[in-house]
Amino acid sequence: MTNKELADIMYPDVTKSIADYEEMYPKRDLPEGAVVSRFAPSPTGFVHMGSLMSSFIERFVPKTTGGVFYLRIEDTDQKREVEDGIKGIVSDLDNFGITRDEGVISEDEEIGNYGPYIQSKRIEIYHTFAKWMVENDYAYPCFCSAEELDIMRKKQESKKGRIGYYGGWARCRDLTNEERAERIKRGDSWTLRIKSRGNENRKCIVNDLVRGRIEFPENDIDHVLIKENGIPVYHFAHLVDDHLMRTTHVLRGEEWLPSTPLHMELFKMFGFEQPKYGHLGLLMKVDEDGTRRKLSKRKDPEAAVSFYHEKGIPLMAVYKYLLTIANSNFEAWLDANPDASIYDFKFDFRKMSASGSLFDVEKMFNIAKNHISRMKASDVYDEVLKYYQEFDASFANILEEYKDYAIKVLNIEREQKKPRKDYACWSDVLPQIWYMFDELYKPEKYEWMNITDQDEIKKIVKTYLDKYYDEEDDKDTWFNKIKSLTDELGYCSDMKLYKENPSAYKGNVADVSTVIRVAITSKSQTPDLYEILKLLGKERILKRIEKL
RNA sequence: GGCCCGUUGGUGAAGUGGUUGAACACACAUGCCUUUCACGCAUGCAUUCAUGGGUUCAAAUCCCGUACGGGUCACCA
Repeated sequence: MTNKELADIMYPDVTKSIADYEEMYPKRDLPEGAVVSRFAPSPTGFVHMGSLMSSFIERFVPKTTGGVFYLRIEDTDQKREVEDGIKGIVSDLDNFGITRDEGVISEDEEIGNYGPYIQSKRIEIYHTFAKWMVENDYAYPCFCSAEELDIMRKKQESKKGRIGYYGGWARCRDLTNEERAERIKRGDSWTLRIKSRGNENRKCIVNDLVRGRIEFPENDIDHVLIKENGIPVYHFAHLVDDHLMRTTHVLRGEEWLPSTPLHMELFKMFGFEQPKYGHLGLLMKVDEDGTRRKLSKRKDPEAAVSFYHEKGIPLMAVYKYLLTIANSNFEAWLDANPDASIYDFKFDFRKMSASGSLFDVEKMFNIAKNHISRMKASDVYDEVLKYYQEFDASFANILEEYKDYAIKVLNIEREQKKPRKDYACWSDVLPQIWYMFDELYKPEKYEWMNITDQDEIKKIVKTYLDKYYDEEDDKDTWFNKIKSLTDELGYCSDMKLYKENPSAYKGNVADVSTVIRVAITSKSQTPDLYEILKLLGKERILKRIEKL
């Protein structure tokens, strides 16, 4: 019996040929250097920071090279599948700003000419390719049961041999086509295995984008390509999909590195052009006991997408952080081009760290602070408003009602050469500016510092209002008046003099300004007091003093 | 256990045989500036690049062994 006849028995429903698919999914017409990449998760739960990081890079590189990024769903393992898995992936990607040029864009929609992009809808295509392999003696049906394979593995272990279905262990490899056809007709269940041509003693060279040249022994194991239920395993789906979808760069976690020789053998059998491979290091985290481990969504809140969303960390700041740990020269680039779009940065795989980076929230906050400090007040306002509309509607209403005033408040010590860096995320905003709004100004506690005596406080505030306060003063005049007030009441207005002999004075100008600061805002720490007084205005200041 | 990858300070890292007395950034510490806090500025923080050996006039950089960490060896991805 010929291979062709056997193939017809194994895949009687296949009507198309590989050539048909080649025609349906032609080579992409893209500019030189354009990268086609993809994010290909299985719907087994929500996306965590590690895969989010890869999805970001997989999205970033096509975007900066004029290529294509698509989302493919690898739902070939029905056992691990989770309800609403696709929905979760889509919403995580959307929340994270990972847009797609092609592929799955919502729970039941996809775009692009290279679909379907959900593997469970591509079974016919896989079978066409599988049939071709049987016809050309590159694959064969295997009738070994799970129990038999288990026994085989145990034997191999006890003999301390290499584990796997290869060489003399590959029993079904040597069946005749007649025997195969016979058993299939009889209704025996079977899987499809690659008939590997590899030799363990020969080298297989993987030129990894991140790690460079790596040597492996060639694959000589007859891996299962198609499961008993007719659904392909990852390795086979990778071959078919990434070829047909014309992927140029396969970026994936380093856990795939060891199976790359198998993938290369498959591409070689078909004579397909090999995509470039880049195996990314995993994000790590240090535990209290000092050991490193993979970031976990369950244990590490900062690993969940919702964390950024709920904290209100600007997406662009998260991107900047991801780029600084992804590409070692990004930080220097950003420093030299602080106002450039990150998409002008040239990503270099060789600048990626091969070992997993540690996820450092502190560093990310720092980047976010820098990022926010460079934003215009009106842009900050828009973002802040959007954030509080979702998380604190009453504050959002106030922001809307007093829009112009709110922008001025957000502009304190902003839009200057050395802007203030006090917001790492939007949820930092309310706790730092609530006292600027009368609706929210209900101080429970005044944070008096060095001067706590009520009579003294009254005296300072009263003298200031009666003798020195003038709404029209400019900053220098204002501060000179504070100094005069300080001297009049027996404090020291010159910090140098004060430090030389602190005991000679009741206190210093800092103590006096703190009293005024707390009297007006109830807080001991605020941005520039002059600007705050200016914004609040006379009426409000008087009211607050009265209340006090 | 086999195969593969990795190991530079608290963190991310620069570095591919000699202007590296090991950049830079975060964190930390101290000081300065200063109306508070921040910002900013200055200084400090690895006698040393996991470790042992080798090659070399010269090694974090090349080679070998060891240790440690990670991945993988499924009809999971």
